[in-house]
Amino acid sequence: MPAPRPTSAETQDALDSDLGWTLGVVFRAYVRTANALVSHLPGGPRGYQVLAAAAQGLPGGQGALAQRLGVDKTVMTYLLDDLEKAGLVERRPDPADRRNKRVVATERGRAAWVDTQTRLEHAEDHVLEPLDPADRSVFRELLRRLAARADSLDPEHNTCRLVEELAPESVPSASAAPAKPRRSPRR
Amino acid sequence: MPAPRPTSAETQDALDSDLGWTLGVVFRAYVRTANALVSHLPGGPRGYQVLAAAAQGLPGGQGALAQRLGVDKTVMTYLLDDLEKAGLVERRPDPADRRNKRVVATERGRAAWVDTQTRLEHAEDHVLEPLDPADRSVFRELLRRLAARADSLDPEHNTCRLVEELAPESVPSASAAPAKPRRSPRR
DNA sequence: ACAGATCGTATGTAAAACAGATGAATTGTC
DNA sequence: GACAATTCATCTGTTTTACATACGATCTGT
Repeated sequence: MPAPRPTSAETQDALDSDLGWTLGVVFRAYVRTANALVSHLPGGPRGYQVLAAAAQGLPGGQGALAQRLGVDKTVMTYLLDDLEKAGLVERRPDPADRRNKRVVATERGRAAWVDTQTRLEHAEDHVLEPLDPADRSVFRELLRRLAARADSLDPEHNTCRLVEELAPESVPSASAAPAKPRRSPRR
Repeated sequence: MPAPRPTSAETQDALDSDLGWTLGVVFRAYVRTANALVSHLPGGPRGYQVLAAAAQGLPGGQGALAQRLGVDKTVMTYLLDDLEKAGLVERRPDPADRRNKRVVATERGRAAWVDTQTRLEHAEDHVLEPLDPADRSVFRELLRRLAARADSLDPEHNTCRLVEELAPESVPSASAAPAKPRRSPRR
């Protein structure tokens, strides 16, 4: 499990060099850069995803869009509020089913999308910078293979099997507090 | 920017194949598995990190520990409360400086640590499964190189330079709402 | 000995996610 | 054609989480 903010290099004392931590460092580095690059549009990263989906004109109402992006439908509501207020997308009642609201990108929305897209490509190059072109291709390919299979263990399927394989049982009194009120009962 | 829950393979319509998304998929796959494997101990992933730090007996009070792990000191307080309640660690007043409280792992804490550690190694293997041994080594090495340099662009340093290089300016009314109350001002 | 700083803790506040209820609109069945 | 049931987006309320601030205890300097 990688540390959220390892801060300095000497943090890698003992439990570094493992996959999880290294993966986390690289991922967070990218996320940090990418976040900065999309911070100018409302909703940040998620706003960008919604914008991208709208600009590509993919079908379905905003509910389907929310499910696809993995955000709650209530979140999608005010996410679209902000994007619409910024003039990047529009809610347009579906003529076929008037309770559906199609999300379409405005002219400015599409422009902002392609602009941000190219910036994100630069961010990728920035993260991959320490690798020469050949190694970059290798890394991308290996990562692609991993991702392809990671998708299949996405839900509870294999994860649960793995968990029960390596079941806990060992730490005793931890299970003595199944309900977990993060904070002690408030005075 | 990767989608939180891409759900199915057909999500990779157009903005897939980019580094960020792929990286996110793999990372989340690992995090999901790892989370499940450490869910039995209080505090989850962060509880494990604290436990690991305590078991390795690294110096400094709980404040320094909080800073190292990147969590707030107030969070560290009730994080240790739970771990202590579970009998995994102990708060022990530092004889040299009695306002400092050293965090030491109990016998059971150390046992739980090594146990969890081996489980996490299995989780790594699980994620890397689709790669044959040779490719795994290559991947680990490339990732290590990326992480080494990613650390240096960790703070605002290069990130900011990159941002100002590729400054926004393009999306107009987005800057009209600099303060961002995620939800409209609550009636 | 006293002022100031530091450590851990307690408390309050704000932001975000989630769950349920509501209103508009569609579908089906009779 | 009318009515129940369903679905979509929205609204409201609750819970969780992080953060910021204040406090008591302790140490360090002069």
